[in-house]
This record gives sequence, C-alpha cells and structure tokens, in this order.
Amino acid sequence: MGLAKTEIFTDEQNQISVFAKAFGHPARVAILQHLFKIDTCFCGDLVKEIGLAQPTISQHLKELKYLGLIKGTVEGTSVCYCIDMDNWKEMKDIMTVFLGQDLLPKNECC
Amino acid sequence: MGLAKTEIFTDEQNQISVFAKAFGHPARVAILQHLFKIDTCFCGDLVKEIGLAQPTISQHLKELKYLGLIKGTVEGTSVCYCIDMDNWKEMKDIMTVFLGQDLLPKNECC
DNA sequence: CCATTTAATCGTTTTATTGCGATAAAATTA
DNA sequence: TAATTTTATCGCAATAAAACGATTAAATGG
Repeated sequence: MGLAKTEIFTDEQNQISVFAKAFGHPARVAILQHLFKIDTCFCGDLVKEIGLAQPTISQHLKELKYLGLIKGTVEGTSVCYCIDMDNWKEMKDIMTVFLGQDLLPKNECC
Repeated sequence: MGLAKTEIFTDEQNQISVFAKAFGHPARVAILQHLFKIDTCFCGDLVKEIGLAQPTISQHLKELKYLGLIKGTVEGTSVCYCIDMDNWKEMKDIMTVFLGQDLLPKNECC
C-alpha cells in the first residue's frame, strides 16, 4: 500500500524512522553537509552546489524544515538556511541510542 | 520521478542515504531492536512480535539482509536471524560521522 | 511418500517519493 | 510602477515502497 502502519509501533520506533527517512535521500544528506560546512546558505547556492532543479531543492528544504533540522530566515529576496542545532542534537541523541545497541553485552548466535 | 539521481552525489552521501533508508520504516527499526534484544530470532517470532503479515516481514528481512545488517541461517524448516555485528559497526561509524557534524566548531547564523 | 511447518516469492493494489516545467509570490532595484 | 531576482507552490509523470493474499519451496515428521 505504500503506507506504513505507524499505529502498531512505538513512538520511539516511529520517531527514528521519520528522522532516518529524512536522511534517506542523498540530496538531503548533501544539503545538510553543505549547511554544516558553510554555516549559512541561500537556496540558490544549493541549487548550484547540488545538481538538481530549484523546485526540487526547495522541496527537500521544506521537508528538512518540517522536521526542524534546518531553519530559514528571509533576507531580502532570498532565504538564508542553516542547521537548527538544538533540534539536531535532539535527533542525534535518539539516533545514537538506536545505533549504539551493539554496545549492550550479548552473545552472537548464528 | 521517484528515482534518486545517485550519480550526482558522492559515494559517502549515497551510502548514508541507503543505510538511512533501511531505518526509514518503523517495522525495520522494530525488527532490529528485537534482534538486539533477543540475540536470535526466527521469522515467525517477528511476525507475532510485530503485527504485520508474514510476507511483509519477510520482505523487510530481505532488505536488511541485502544491506548486510542482519544474517539468516537455516535451521530445519525455520531461519534464524541475527544482527551482523561487523557490518553494523561499519554502518555505525559512517552514520556517527554524519550525525557528529555539529561537533565541529562553527558560528550559528540566522 | 504424504502431511505439516516455516519461510520465500509472485502478483497486485495502494500510497509515497522524486523530479521538474510552469507559474505565482515576495522583496528589491531601476 | 515596471523589471528583476529569488524562492515557493502547483501539477504532472514516472518510479519506488508498503502491504498482503495466494502460491511455491524446503525441510521435517509420521
């Protein structure tokens, strides 16, 4: 159906999957990496940096903004995007716990 | 188009997005969490644990196996699944670098 | 060999995602 | 005000993903 049955999963599981989905496209990974590297960035810069059309970049930015990972402030005719550090750290904490499950003691099986 | 233009991105960006996509569904998050908790697990156990049909679980297991995050060994009529620790750590290293970008010194902008 | 158990695969339906051309909106500049 | 710049939105086409019923495959037990 293309529709995940979110209601049968825990909030934590859904939250992890939502953040992971944001990183599930190389364009969004590239956008975030660029924002970290550059500190601040206009949408037009990203269009040049990444080789996708302007509406496509705008759409990816919208998704990242919806999740709170980035924020954009209008400056004249352009919009300045940057990482939302507080929300990034919150996301990172959640993902780090998930990724760090291998640190709990256990015996490998098969 | 529903088709990511992977060729315009770096190998690292594509790799991050591929792993992230694996965690982009709560069922796969739940499967991995359960495998970590239980050590070893049969497909049928996951069908009971998570509330999805057997073909659906089987499909999710196939994706996780394809990425190398889990491995399955046949035991009689059933298949025993568990985390592939080596590959998990490798994936974790890649994701940790990506998530840890906020640790590099920088000045917040907008 | 036949029934049973367990998991994988096939085929289909439904919804989501990607990408972009065309257009609109908003601010700036001439 | 008109032209320009920059970004957002709309609408569409193409592909991917999710879910599952039906079926197949593989091993075991009687």
